[in-house]
Amino acid sequence: MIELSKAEFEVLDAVWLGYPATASEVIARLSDNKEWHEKTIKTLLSRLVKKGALSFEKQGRQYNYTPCIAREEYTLKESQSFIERFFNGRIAPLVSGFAKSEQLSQHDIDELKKVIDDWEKQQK
Amino acid sequence: MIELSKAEFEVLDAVWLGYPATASEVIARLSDNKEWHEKTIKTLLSRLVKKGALSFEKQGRQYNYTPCIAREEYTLKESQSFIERFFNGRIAPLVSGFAKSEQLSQHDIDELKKVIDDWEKQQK
DNA sequence: ATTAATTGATTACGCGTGTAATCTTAACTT
DNA sequence: AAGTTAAGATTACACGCGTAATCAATTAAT
Repeated sequence: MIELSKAEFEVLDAVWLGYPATASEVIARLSDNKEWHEKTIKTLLSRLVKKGALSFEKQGRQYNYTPCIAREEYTLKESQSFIERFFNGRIAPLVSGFAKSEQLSQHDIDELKKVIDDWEKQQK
Repeated sequence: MIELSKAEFEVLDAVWLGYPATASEVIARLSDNKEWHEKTIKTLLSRLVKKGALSFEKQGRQYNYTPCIAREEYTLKESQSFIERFFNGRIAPLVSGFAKSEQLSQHDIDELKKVIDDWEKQQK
């Protein structure tokens, strides 16, 4: 699995918002939330390319970046390893922890029910 | 929040198995699964103390280590920040990702249903 | 009482990460 | 055509982490 740092993931996330994307576009997208220097973001883009998370095509003197992996795929892998490390690979204890500490809203519960529902239909 | 590295967490996890615990006990507990050198584990214990995750009392020339935080508390915080980073703070998409990729067993589903059930009773 | 052993403390060291600054070169400007 | 930008490449640097080895001191053994 490609291992990304927190900062690298945030940059990749900005690319996932719409791609191909130039560095300037990524920088613009991130400028709302983060106080990152332009140079910092470019460094992170380079590291993402080096790690095989982004590919690019030259377009004049700019690069057009495209993710090499889907967000769902990446987050699934991360979720798996997270749940493995903290909950022995089982997902219910995580949800249960949220429930116990009142982190769940009715909306969350409804969504979870739907997920379960869909899963059961799938099994049928 | 106390920030622990992966290795630090694994050592703390071994302390949670039963405490107070001496370094030797922790080393023994970890020896089954990990190939860590004794010195490495002691370094990690020290770092956990420095970070405020473990406290200790001298007992002869050994230390008796005790966690300063509960496992549930720590994993909940970690879960929150994980879900925040990857799923905008919502838990259903995580579960949904597992479902879609066939990572869920009937057992998991049953557990999740129970969590939901308990939550709803709580609300009543 | 010395010596040996064991425990925690201190030091080590290369790699990844966050955070940029500087360098180089290709593309606009005039 | 020459100068000026601006984009990416390269370099920088301190700190955390994984992974121990060495140092110091106190207890246990003889």
